[in-house]
Amino acid sequence: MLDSRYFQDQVAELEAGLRKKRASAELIGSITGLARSRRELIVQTEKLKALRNQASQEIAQLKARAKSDPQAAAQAEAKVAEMKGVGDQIKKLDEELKGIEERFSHEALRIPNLPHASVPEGGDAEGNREVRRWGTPCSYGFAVKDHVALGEGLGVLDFERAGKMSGARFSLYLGAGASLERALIQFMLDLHTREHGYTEAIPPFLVNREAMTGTGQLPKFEEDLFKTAVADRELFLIPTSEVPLTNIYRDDIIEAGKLPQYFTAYSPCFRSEAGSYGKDTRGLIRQHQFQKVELVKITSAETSYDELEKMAKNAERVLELLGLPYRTMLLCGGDMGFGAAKTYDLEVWLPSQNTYREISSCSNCEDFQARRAGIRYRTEAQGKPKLAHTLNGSGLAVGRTWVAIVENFQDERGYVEIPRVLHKYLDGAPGFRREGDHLWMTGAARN
RNA sequence: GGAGAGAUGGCUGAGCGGUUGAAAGCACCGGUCUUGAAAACCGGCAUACGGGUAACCGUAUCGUGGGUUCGAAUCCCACUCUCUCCGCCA
Repeated sequence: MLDSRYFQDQVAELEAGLRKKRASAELIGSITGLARSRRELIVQTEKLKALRNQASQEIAQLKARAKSDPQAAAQAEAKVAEMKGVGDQIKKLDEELKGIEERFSHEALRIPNLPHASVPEGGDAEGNREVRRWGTPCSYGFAVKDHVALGEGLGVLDFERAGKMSGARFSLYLGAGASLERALIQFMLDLHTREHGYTEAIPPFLVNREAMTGTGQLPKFEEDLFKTAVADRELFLIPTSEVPLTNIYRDDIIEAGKLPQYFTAYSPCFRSEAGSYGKDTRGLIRQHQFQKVELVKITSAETSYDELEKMAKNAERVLELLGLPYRTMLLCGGDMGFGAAKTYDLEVWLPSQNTYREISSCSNCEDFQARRAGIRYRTEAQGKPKLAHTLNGSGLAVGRTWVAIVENFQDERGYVEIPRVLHKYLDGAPGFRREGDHLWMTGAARN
Protein backbone atom coordinates (compact mmCIF):
# COMPACT_ATOMS: atom_id res chain seq x y z
CA MET A 1 0.00 0.00 0.00
CA LEU A 2 1.16 3.51 -0.72
CA ASP A 3 1.65 6.29 1.77
CA SER A 4 -1.70 8.05 2.20
CA ARG A 5 -0.13 11.38 1.28
CA TYR A 6 -0.32 10.20 -2.36
CA PHE A 7 -4.10 10.20 -2.07
CA GLN A 8 -4.26 13.65 -0.56
CA ASP A 9 -1.50 16.11 -1.37
CA GLN A 10 0.56 14.31 -4.01
CA VAL A 11 -1.97 13.11 -6.54
CA ALA A 12 0.17 14.34 -9.43
CA GLU A 13 3.08 12.13 -8.33
CA LEU A 14 0.69 9.22 -7.99
CA GLU A 15 -0.60 9.72 -11.51
CA ALA A 16 2.90 10.02 -12.95
CA GLY A 17 4.03 6.86 -11.16
CA LEU A 18 1.05 4.84 -12.30
CA ARG A 19 1.54 6.06 -15.85
CA LYS A 20 5.14 4.88 -15.80
CA LYS A 21 4.03 1.51 -14.52
CA ARG A 22 1.35 1.37 -17.20
CA ALA A 23 -1.28 0.96 -14.53
CA SER A 24 -4.68 2.35 -15.31
CA ALA A 25 -5.20 5.86 -13.98
CA GLU A 26 -8.76 4.75 -13.25
CA LEU A 27 -7.30 3.17 -10.15
CA ILE A 28 -7.12 6.62 -8.64
CA GLY A 29 -10.82 6.93 -9.32
CA SER A 30 -12.68 7.85 -6.20
CA ILE A 31 -9.87 7.26 -3.77
CA THR A 32 -8.92 10.90 -3.33
CA GLY A 33 -12.54 11.72 -2.53
CA LEU A 34 -12.72 8.81 -0.12
CA ALA A 35 -9.56 9.99 1.61
CA ARG A 36 -11.14 13.40 2.08
CA SER A 37 -14.47 12.10 3.41
CA ARG A 38 -12.60 9.78 5.69
CA ARG A 39 -10.67 12.64 7.20
CA GLU A 40 -13.76 14.79 7.65
CA LEU A 41 -15.68 11.98 9.32
CA ILE A 42 -12.84 11.25 11.70
CA VAL A 43 -12.74 14.88 12.82
CA GLN A 44 -16.51 14.86 13.33
CA THR A 45 -16.77 11.64 15.34
CA GLU A 46 -13.72 12.39 17.44
CA LYS A 47 -15.19 15.71 18.45
CA LEU A 48 -18.33 13.95 19.65
CA LYS A 49 -16.34 11.29 21.44
CA ALA A 50 -14.33 13.94 23.26
CA LEU A 51 -17.60 15.53 24.35
CA ARG A 52 -18.93 12.20 25.56
CA ASN A 53 -15.76 11.34 27.46
CA GLN A 54 -15.87 14.67 29.23
CA ALA A 55 -19.53 14.25 30.14
CA SER A 56 -18.91 10.74 31.41
CA GLN A 57 -16.34 12.03 33.82
CA GLU A 58 -18.68 14.73 35.02
CA ILE A 59 -21.39 12.14 35.57
CA ALA A 60 -18.97 10.04 37.58
CA GLN A 61 -18.11 13.00 39.77
CA LEU A 62 -21.75 14.01 40.24
CA LYS A 63 -22.74 10.48 41.16
CA ALA A 64 -19.97 10.36 43.72
CA ARG A 65 -21.54 13.36 45.45
CA ALA A 66 -25.13 12.29 44.89
CA LYS A 67 -25.62 10.52 48.23
CA SER A 68 -25.21 13.70 50.25
CA ASP A 69 -26.29 16.14 47.58
CA PRO A 70 -29.71 15.56 45.95
CA GLN A 71 -29.03 18.37 43.51
CA ALA A 72 -25.98 16.56 42.16
CA ALA A 73 -28.09 13.46 41.66
CA ALA A 74 -30.56 15.41 39.57
CA GLN A 75 -27.76 16.97 37.54
CA ALA A 76 -26.31 13.54 36.86
CA GLU A 77 -29.68 12.29 35.60
CA ALA A 78 -29.97 15.27 33.30
CA LYS A 79 -26.48 14.72 31.92
CA VAL A 80 -27.18 11.06 31.24
CA ALA A 81 -30.35 11.95 29.39
CA GLU A 82 -28.49 14.55 27.38
CA MET A 83 -25.80 12.08 26.37
CA LYS A 84 -28.25 9.42 25.20
CA GLY A 85 -28.60 11.12 21.83
CA VAL A 86 -24.87 11.70 21.49
CA GLY A 87 -24.18 8.00 21.84
CA ASP A 88 -26.58 7.20 19.03
CA GLN A 89 -25.04 9.88 16.87
CA ILE A 90 -21.56 8.48 17.46
CA LYS A 91 -22.75 5.02 16.57
CA LYS A 92 -24.22 6.30 13.33
CA LEU A 93 -21.08 8.21 12.36
CA ASP A 94 -18.87 5.26 13.29
CA GLU A 95 -20.84 3.03 10.97
CA GLU A 96 -20.58 5.55 8.19
CA LEU A 97 -16.83 5.87 8.78
CA LYS A 98 -16.44 2.12 8.78
CA GLY A 99 -18.09 1.96 5.39
CA ILE A 100 -15.80 4.67 4.03
CA GLU A 101 -12.73 2.96 5.50
CA GLU A 102 -13.72 -0.29 3.85
CA ARG A 103 -14.14 1.32 0.47
CA PHE A 104 -10.93 3.28 0.96
CA SER A 105 -8.81 0.25 1.79
CA HIS A 106 -10.56 -1.79 -0.90
CA GLU A 107 -9.21 0.66 -3.45
CA ALA A 108 -5.92 1.51 -1.74
CA LEU A 109 -4.92 -2.15 -1.51
CA ARG A 110 -5.38 -2.51 -5.27
CA ILE A 111 -3.09 0.34 -6.26
CA PRO A 112 0.37 -0.91 -7.23
CA ASN A 113 3.66 0.38 -5.92
CA LEU A 114 5.24 3.29 -7.77
CA PRO A 115 8.50 2.79 -9.66
CA HIS A 116 11.86 4.13 -8.48
CA ALA A 117 13.32 7.05 -10.44
CA SER A 118 15.97 4.77 -12.00
CA VAL A 119 13.35 2.51 -13.60
CA PRO A 120 13.23 2.96 -17.38
CA GLU A 121 10.10 3.89 -19.30
CA GLY A 122 8.40 1.15 -21.26
CA GLY A 123 5.22 -0.82 -21.58
CA ASP A 124 6.49 -4.39 -21.91
CA ALA A 125 9.61 -6.54 -22.02
CA GLU A 126 10.81 -4.51 -25.02
CA GLY A 127 11.48 -1.64 -22.65
CA ASN A 128 13.72 -3.61 -20.33
CA ARG A 129 17.38 -2.63 -20.20
CA GLU A 130 20.19 -5.15 -20.18
CA VAL A 131 22.66 -4.28 -17.45
CA ARG A 132 24.98 -7.30 -17.46
CA ARG A 133 25.74 -10.37 -19.49
CA TRP A 134 27.80 -13.36 -18.43
CA GLY A 135 29.01 -16.46 -20.24
CA THR A 136 28.79 -17.49 -23.87
CA PRO A 137 26.10 -19.77 -25.21
CA CYS A 138 27.61 -23.02 -26.41
CA SER A 139 27.49 -24.05 -30.03
CA TYR A 140 26.62 -27.66 -30.63
CA GLY A 141 27.72 -29.89 -33.48
CA PHE A 142 24.38 -31.68 -33.46
CA ALA A 143 20.67 -30.89 -33.32
CA VAL A 144 19.93 -29.77 -29.76
CA LYS A 145 16.97 -31.27 -27.98
CA ASP A 146 14.79 -29.48 -25.49
CA HIS A 147 14.59 -30.58 -21.87
CA VAL A 148 11.39 -32.52 -22.43
CA ALA A 149 12.94 -34.73 -25.11
CA LEU A 150 16.10 -35.12 -23.05
CA GLY A 151 14.30 -35.77 -19.76
CA GLU A 152 11.88 -38.27 -21.21
CA GLY A 153 14.68 -39.85 -23.18
CA LEU A 154 16.66 -40.42 -19.99
CA GLY A 155 13.54 -41.61 -18.20
CA VAL A 156 13.83 -38.92 -15.53
CA LEU A 157 10.81 -36.80 -16.41
CA ASP A 158 7.23 -37.98 -16.96
CA PHE A 159 4.49 -35.51 -17.78
CA GLU A 160 1.98 -38.11 -18.84
CA ARG A 161 1.84 -39.80 -15.47
CA ALA A 162 1.81 -36.47 -13.67
CA GLY A 163 -1.17 -35.49 -15.80
CA LYS A 164 -2.96 -38.67 -14.90
CA MET A 165 -2.96 -37.84 -11.21
CA SER A 166 -3.09 -34.03 -11.28
CA GLY A 167 -3.76 -32.71 -14.75
CA ALA A 168 -1.91 -30.37 -17.06
CA ARG A 169 0.98 -28.27 -15.80
CA PHE A 170 2.16 -30.82 -13.27
CA SER A 171 5.34 -32.83 -13.50
CA LEU A 172 6.85 -36.01 -12.17
CA TYR A 173 10.61 -36.17 -11.75
CA LEU A 174 12.03 -39.67 -11.42
CA GLY A 175 15.37 -41.17 -10.46
CA ALA A 176 18.31 -39.03 -11.50
CA GLY A 177 15.93 -36.21 -12.47
CA ALA A 178 14.62 -35.97 -8.94
CA SER A 179 18.14 -36.26 -7.56
CA LEU A 180 19.33 -33.39 -9.74
CA GLU A 181 16.47 -31.19 -8.56
CA ARG A 182 17.27 -32.01 -4.94
CA ALA A 183 20.99 -31.39 -5.47
CA LEU A 184 20.22 -27.97 -6.92
CA ILE A 185 18.13 -27.08 -3.88
CA GLN A 186 20.89 -28.18 -1.54
CA PHE A 187 23.56 -26.36 -3.54
CA MET A 188 21.60 -23.10 -3.59
CA LEU A 189 20.78 -23.20 0.12
CA ASP A 190 24.37 -24.05 1.02
CA LEU A 191 25.68 -21.16 -1.07
CA HIS A 192 23.28 -18.57 0.34
CA THR A 193 23.60 -19.63 3.96
CA ARG A 194 27.36 -20.24 4.02
CA GLU A 195 28.65 -17.53 1.70
CA HIS A 196 25.95 -14.89 1.44
CA GLY A 197 24.83 -14.70 5.07
CA TYR A 198 21.20 -15.75 4.75
CA THR A 199 19.36 -17.55 7.53
CA GLU A 200 17.72 -20.72 6.33
CA ALA A 201 14.03 -21.19 7.06
CA ILE A 202 11.41 -23.82 6.44
CA PRO A 203 8.22 -21.79 6.61
CA PRO A 204 4.60 -22.86 6.35
CA PHE A 205 3.54 -23.55 2.77
CA LEU A 206 -0.07 -22.68 3.57
CA VAL A 207 -0.81 -19.20 4.85
CA ASN A 208 -3.84 -17.16 5.80
CA ARG A 209 -5.49 -14.21 4.09
CA GLU A 210 -3.69 -11.63 6.24
CA ALA A 211 -0.27 -12.92 5.25
CA MET A 212 -1.21 -12.87 1.57
CA THR A 213 -2.52 -9.34 1.92
CA GLY A 214 0.68 -8.28 3.66
CA THR A 215 2.84 -9.15 0.68
CA GLY A 216 0.31 -7.97 -1.90
CA GLN A 217 -0.97 -11.20 -3.48
CA LEU A 218 -4.36 -10.31 -2.03
CA PRO A 219 -6.83 -8.83 -2.51
CA LYS A 220 -6.14 -8.15 -6.17
CA PHE A 221 -4.72 -11.47 -7.37
CA GLU A 222 -6.86 -14.06 -5.65
CA GLU A 223 -7.54 -15.88 -8.90
CA ASP A 224 -3.80 -16.59 -9.26
CA LEU A 225 -3.74 -18.59 -6.03
CA PHE A 226 -4.75 -22.07 -4.99
CA LYS A 227 -7.02 -21.95 -2.01
CA THR A 228 -8.02 -24.61 0.47
CA ALA A 229 -11.09 -24.48 2.64
CA VAL A 230 -11.07 -27.35 5.08
CA ALA A 231 -13.71 -27.21 7.79
CA ASP A 232 -14.34 -23.53 7.16
CA ARG A 233 -10.68 -22.75 7.59
CA GLU A 234 -9.38 -20.71 4.69
CA LEU A 235 -5.75 -21.14 3.71
CA PHE A 236 -3.81 -20.37 0.55
CA LEU A 237 -0.96 -22.36 -0.97
CA ILE A 238 2.02 -20.04 -1.24
CA PRO A 239 2.90 -18.92 -4.77
CA THR A 240 6.42 -18.19 -3.47
CA SER A 241 8.07 -18.40 -0.07
CA GLU A 242 8.48 -14.64 -0.29
CA VAL A 243 5.07 -14.64 1.40
CA PRO A 244 5.91 -16.53 4.62
CA LEU A 245 9.46 -15.16 4.80
CA THR A 246 8.36 -11.54 4.54
CA ASN A 247 5.54 -12.18 7.00
CA ILE A 248 8.00 -13.35 9.66
CA TYR A 249 7.99 -9.79 10.95
CA ARG A 250 4.37 -8.91 10.27
CA ASP A 251 3.05 -6.50 12.92
CA ASP A 252 6.46 -6.35 14.53
CA ILE A 253 8.83 -3.60 15.50
CA ILE A 254 12.40 -4.72 14.93
CA GLU A 255 14.75 -3.33 17.55
CA ALA A 256 17.59 -1.00 16.64
CA GLY A 257 20.65 -2.64 15.15
CA LYS A 258 18.88 -5.84 14.10
CA LEU A 259 18.68 -4.89 10.42
CA PRO A 260 19.25 -6.04 7.79
CA GLN A 261 17.79 -9.51 8.15
CA TYR A 262 18.38 -12.07 5.40
CA PHE A 263 16.28 -15.18 4.95
CA THR A 264 16.40 -18.00 2.46
CA ALA A 265 14.07 -20.94 2.08
CA TYR A 266 13.34 -23.75 -0.26
CA SER A 267 9.67 -24.31 -0.95
CA PRO A 268 7.31 -25.65 -3.51
CA CYS A 269 5.34 -22.82 -5.12
CA PHE A 270 1.76 -23.10 -6.32
CA ARG A 271 0.24 -20.91 -8.99
CA SER A 272 -3.07 -21.23 -10.77
CA GLU A 273 -1.60 -19.73 -13.94
CA ALA A 274 -4.99 -18.34 -14.78
CA GLY A 275 -4.66 -16.23 -17.87
CA SER A 276 -1.58 -18.00 -19.19
CA TYR A 277 -3.48 -20.43 -21.39
CA GLY A 278 -1.41 -21.48 -24.34
CA LYS A 279 1.82 -20.05 -22.97
CA ASP A 280 4.74 -22.41 -22.33
CA THR A 281 2.50 -25.45 -22.45
CA ARG A 282 5.40 -27.80 -23.08
CA GLY A 283 7.77 -28.85 -20.33
CA LEU A 284 8.75 -27.50 -16.97
CA ILE A 285 8.82 -23.80 -17.74
CA ARG A 286 5.34 -22.95 -16.46
CA GLN A 287 3.86 -25.29 -13.89
CA HIS A 288 1.15 -25.21 -11.23
CA GLN A 289 3.73 -26.51 -8.80
CA PHE A 290 7.42 -25.77 -8.99
CA GLN A 291 10.35 -25.66 -6.62
CA LYS A 292 12.14 -22.47 -5.69
CA VAL A 293 14.84 -21.25 -3.36
CA GLU A 294 13.86 -17.78 -2.29
CA LEU A 295 15.84 -14.86 -0.88
CA VAL A 296 14.18 -12.24 1.32
CA LYS A 297 15.66 -9.20 3.01
CA ILE A 298 14.20 -6.87 5.58
CA THR A 299 16.25 -3.68 5.59
CA SER A 300 16.27 -0.08 6.69
CA ALA A 301 15.05 2.55 4.26
CA GLU A 302 18.58 3.87 3.77
CA THR A 303 20.21 0.65 2.60
CA SER A 304 17.54 -1.11 0.55
CA TYR A 305 18.92 -0.20 -2.87
CA ASP A 306 22.44 -1.34 -1.96
CA GLU A 307 20.88 -4.52 -0.68
CA LEU A 308 19.00 -4.99 -3.95
CA GLU A 309 22.27 -4.85 -5.91
CA LYS A 310 23.82 -7.41 -3.56
CA MET A 311 20.80 -9.67 -3.80
CA ALA A 312 20.90 -9.70 -7.59
CA LYS A 313 24.61 -10.59 -7.38
CA ASN A 314 23.79 -13.42 -4.95
CA ALA A 315 21.39 -14.88 -7.50
CA GLU A 316 23.82 -14.36 -10.38
CA ARG A 317 26.46 -16.23 -8.40
CA VAL A 318 24.35 -19.38 -8.56
CA LEU A 319 24.29 -19.27 -12.35
CA GLU A 320 28.01 -18.50 -12.57
CA LEU A 321 28.98 -21.41 -10.34
CA LEU A 322 26.78 -23.67 -12.45
CA GLY A 323 28.36 -22.27 -15.61
CA LEU A 324 25.07 -21.16 -17.14
CA PRO A 325 25.15 -18.12 -19.48
CA TYR A 326 22.77 -15.37 -18.40
CA ARG A 327 21.94 -11.73 -18.74
CA THR A 328 20.56 -9.36 -16.14
CA MET A 329 17.72 -7.06 -17.10
CA LEU A 330 16.52 -3.94 -15.36
CA LEU A 331 12.77 -4.08 -15.85
CA CYS A 332 10.91 -1.12 -17.25
CA GLY A 333 7.88 0.29 -15.47
CA GLY A 334 5.33 -1.59 -17.53
CA ASP A 335 6.94 -5.00 -17.01
CA MET A 336 7.24 -4.81 -13.24
CA GLY A 337 5.18 -6.61 -10.64
CA PHE A 338 2.53 -5.14 -8.39
CA GLY A 339 4.58 -4.55 -5.27
CA ALA A 340 7.95 -3.72 -6.78
CA ALA A 341 9.63 -0.34 -6.94
CA LYS A 342 12.60 -1.72 -8.86
CA THR A 343 13.24 -5.16 -10.31
CA TYR A 344 16.14 -7.02 -11.87
CA ASP A 345 15.32 -10.15 -13.83
CA LEU A 346 17.97 -12.75 -14.43
CA GLU A 347 17.52 -14.59 -17.70
CA VAL A 348 19.30 -17.84 -18.46
CA TRP A 349 20.22 -19.07 -21.90
CA LEU A 350 18.09 -21.90 -23.24
CA PRO A 351 19.56 -23.45 -26.41
CA SER A 352 16.31 -25.14 -27.45
CA GLN A 353 14.55 -21.78 -27.54
CA ASN A 354 17.65 -19.94 -28.75
CA THR A 355 16.90 -17.19 -26.25
CA TYR A 356 17.23 -16.07 -22.65
CA ARG A 357 14.41 -16.99 -20.27
CA GLU A 358 13.59 -15.59 -16.86
CA ILE A 359 15.02 -17.64 -14.01
CA SER A 360 15.08 -15.11 -11.18
CA SER A 361 13.40 -11.87 -10.30
CA CYS A 362 14.88 -9.63 -7.60
CA SER A 363 12.81 -6.71 -6.37
CA ASN A 364 12.93 -3.92 -3.85
CA CYS A 365 9.40 -3.26 -2.62
CA GLU A 366 10.57 -0.35 -0.46
CA ASP A 367 7.92 0.17 2.25
CA PHE A 368 4.99 -1.01 0.11
CA GLN A 369 4.71 -4.43 1.75
CA ALA A 370 5.92 -3.16 5.11
CA ARG A 371 3.01 -0.73 5.31
CA ARG A 372 0.47 -3.46 4.56
CA ALA A 373 2.14 -5.95 6.84
CA GLY A 374 3.12 -3.58 9.65
CA ILE A 375 6.86 -4.28 9.53
CA ARG A 376 8.72 -1.54 11.34
CA TYR A 377 12.11 -0.95 12.92
CA ARG A 378 13.82 1.47 15.26
CA THR A 379 17.02 3.25 14.41
CA GLU A 380 17.79 3.87 18.07
CA ALA A 381 16.54 2.37 21.30
CA GLN A 382 14.11 5.20 22.09
CA GLY A 383 13.43 6.31 18.53
CA LYS A 384 10.14 6.30 16.67
CA PRO A 385 9.50 3.15 14.63
CA LYS A 386 9.87 3.51 10.88
CA LEU A 387 8.57 1.32 8.09
CA ALA A 388 11.13 -1.23 6.96
CA HIS A 389 11.96 -1.96 3.35
CA THR A 390 11.42 -5.47 2.03
CA LEU A 391 13.18 -7.20 -0.83
CA ASN A 392 12.70 -10.57 -2.43
CA GLY A 393 14.42 -12.53 -5.14
CA SER A 394 14.61 -16.02 -6.54
CA GLY A 395 17.84 -17.68 -5.78
CA LEU A 396 16.82 -19.46 -8.10
CA ALA A 397 13.75 -21.06 -9.61
CA VAL A 398 14.88 -24.67 -9.30
CA GLY A 399 12.82 -26.21 -12.09
CA ARG A 400 14.03 -23.70 -14.63
CA THR A 401 17.60 -24.19 -13.43
CA TRP A 402 17.10 -27.92 -14.03
CA VAL A 403 15.90 -27.11 -17.54
CA ALA A 404 18.90 -24.86 -18.19
CA ILE A 405 21.39 -27.48 -17.01
CA VAL A 406 19.82 -30.28 -19.00
CA GLU A 407 19.65 -28.21 -22.17
CA ASN A 408 22.96 -26.36 -21.97
CA PHE A 409 25.02 -29.36 -20.97
CA GLN A 410 23.54 -32.04 -23.22
CA ASP A 411 25.68 -34.09 -25.51
CA GLU A 412 25.05 -36.01 -28.68
CA ARG A 413 24.14 -39.16 -26.75
CA GLY A 414 21.39 -37.32 -24.94
CA TYR A 415 23.34 -37.38 -21.69
CA VAL A 416 23.74 -34.31 -19.50
CA GLU A 417 27.03 -33.18 -18.03
CA ILE A 418 26.71 -32.21 -14.38
CA PRO A 419 28.40 -28.95 -13.29
CA ARG A 420 31.39 -29.46 -11.02
CA VAL A 421 29.78 -27.73 -8.02
CA LEU A 422 27.05 -30.37 -8.00
CA HIS A 423 29.39 -33.36 -8.11
CA LYS A 424 29.58 -33.69 -4.36
CA TYR A 425 25.81 -34.03 -4.20
CA LEU A 426 25.42 -36.48 -7.09
CA ASP A 427 28.60 -38.51 -7.50
CA GLY A 428 27.65 -42.12 -6.94
CA ALA A 429 23.92 -41.52 -7.18
CA PRO A 430 21.91 -43.94 -9.38
CA GLY A 431 21.50 -42.65 -12.90
CA PHE A 432 24.84 -40.77 -12.97
CA ARG A 433 28.06 -42.03 -14.49
CA ARG A 434 31.59 -40.78 -13.93
CA GLU A 435 33.91 -40.53 -16.95
CA GLY A 436 37.30 -39.33 -15.78
CA ASP A 437 36.81 -35.84 -14.43
CA HIS A 438 33.28 -35.58 -15.74
CA LEU A 439 29.96 -36.63 -14.28
CA TRP A 440 27.05 -37.41 -16.58
CA MET A 441 23.39 -37.89 -15.98
CA THR A 442 22.70 -41.06 -17.95
CA GLY A 443 19.32 -41.91 -16.53
CA ALA A 444 18.27 -45.52 -16.70
CA ALA A 445 17.81 -45.52 -12.97
CA ARG A 446 14.31 -46.73 -13.58
CA ASN A 447 13.38 -50.33 -14.08
C1' G B 1 -11.53 -35.98 18.50
C1' G B 2 -12.85 -35.47 24.28
C1' A B 3 -12.16 -32.54 29.08
C1' G B 4 -10.33 -28.31 31.52
C1' A B 5 -7.53 -23.47 32.14
C1' G B 6 -6.14 -18.99 30.19
C1' A B 7 -5.21 -14.41 26.84
C1' U B 8 -3.71 -7.03 30.18
C1' G B 9 2.24 -2.63 28.03
C1' G B 10 9.36 -5.37 26.07
C1' C B 11 8.71 -9.25 30.24
C1' U B 12 6.27 -10.66 35.11
C1' G B 13 1.73 -9.25 37.05
C1' A B 14 -2.64 -6.09 39.73
C1' G B 15 -7.10 -4.34 38.21
C1' C B 16 -15.28 -2.71 42.86
C1' G B 17 -18.83 -0.54 35.24
C1' G B 18 -16.75 5.86 36.29
C1' U B 19 -9.90 11.18 36.02
C1' U B 20 -7.16 3.43 34.30
C1' G B 21 -3.16 4.36 28.88
C1' A B 22 -3.88 1.19 32.71
C1' A B 23 -0.93 -0.27 39.98
C1' A B 24 3.57 -2.76 41.22
C1' G B 25 8.11 -5.20 39.95
C1' C B 26 11.82 -6.35 36.21
C1' A B 27 14.24 -4.73 31.82
C1' C B 28 15.68 -0.34 29.18
C1' C B 29 17.17 5.15 28.69
C1' G B 30 18.79 9.89 31.12
C1' G B 31 20.58 12.21 35.66
C1' U B 32 22.73 12.60 40.87
C1' C B 33 26.51 10.20 43.65
C1' U B 34 31.49 7.53 42.43
C1' U B 35 38.46 7.61 40.20
C1' G B 36 35.38 3.89 37.33
C1' A B 37 31.57 0.33 37.98
C1' A B 38 27.83 -1.59 41.18
C1' A B 39 24.29 -0.15 44.81
C1' A B 40 21.06 3.79 46.22
C1' C B 41 18.08 7.89 44.84
C1' C B 42 15.46 11.14 41.06
C1' G B 43 13.26 11.33 36.27
C1' G B 44 11.79 9.07 31.64
C1' C B 45 10.01 4.84 28.97
C1' A B 46 3.51 2.00 23.93
C1' U B 47 1.33 2.19 19.12
C1' A B 48 -1.88 3.98 15.38
C1' C B 49 -5.00 7.62 13.42
C1' G B 50 -6.74 12.81 13.17
C1' G B 51 -5.95 18.30 14.00
C1' G B 52 -1.88 22.04 14.40
C1' U B 53 4.02 25.68 11.40
C1' A B 54 5.05 24.15 16.29
C1' A B 55 4.71 23.46 21.54
C1' C B 56 0.84 20.49 21.84
C1' C B 57 -4.25 18.70 21.62
C1' G B 58 -7.94 14.93 20.50
C1' U B 59 -9.47 9.80 19.45
C1' A B 60 -8.73 4.62 19.55
C1' U B 61 -6.21 0.29 21.36
C1' C B 62 -6.18 -4.58 27.78
C1' G B 63 -6.58 -11.77 22.00
C1' U B 64 -10.52 -10.58 17.64
C1' G B 65 -15.50 -9.17 16.38
C1' G B 66 -20.31 -7.86 18.07
C1' G B 67 -23.84 -6.46 22.17
C1' U B 68 -25.62 -3.93 26.91
C1' U B 69 -24.64 1.21 29.04
C1' C B 70 -24.45 8.24 29.52
C1' G B 71 -19.72 5.47 30.25
C1' A B 72 -16.62 -1.29 29.34
C1' A B 73 -9.93 -3.98 30.57
C1' U B 74 -14.15 -4.87 33.99
C1' C B 75 -21.00 -7.42 32.24
C1' C B 76 -23.18 -10.62 27.90
C1' C B 77 -22.53 -13.40 23.06
C1' A B 78 -19.56 -15.42 19.10
C1' C B 79 -14.85 -16.47 17.27
C1' U B 80 -9.40 -17.07 17.35
C1' C B 81 -5.15 -18.49 19.69
C1' U B 82 -2.18 -20.59 23.78
C1' C B 83 -1.46 -24.09 27.76
C1' U B 84 -2.62 -28.85 30.59
C1' C B 85 -4.69 -33.89 30.59
C1' C B 86 -6.79 -38.11 27.59
C1' G B 87 -7.11 -40.27 22.62
C1' C B 88 -4.77 -40.51 17.77
C1' C B 89 -0.67 -39.70 14.70
C1' A B 90 4.84 -38.57 11.47
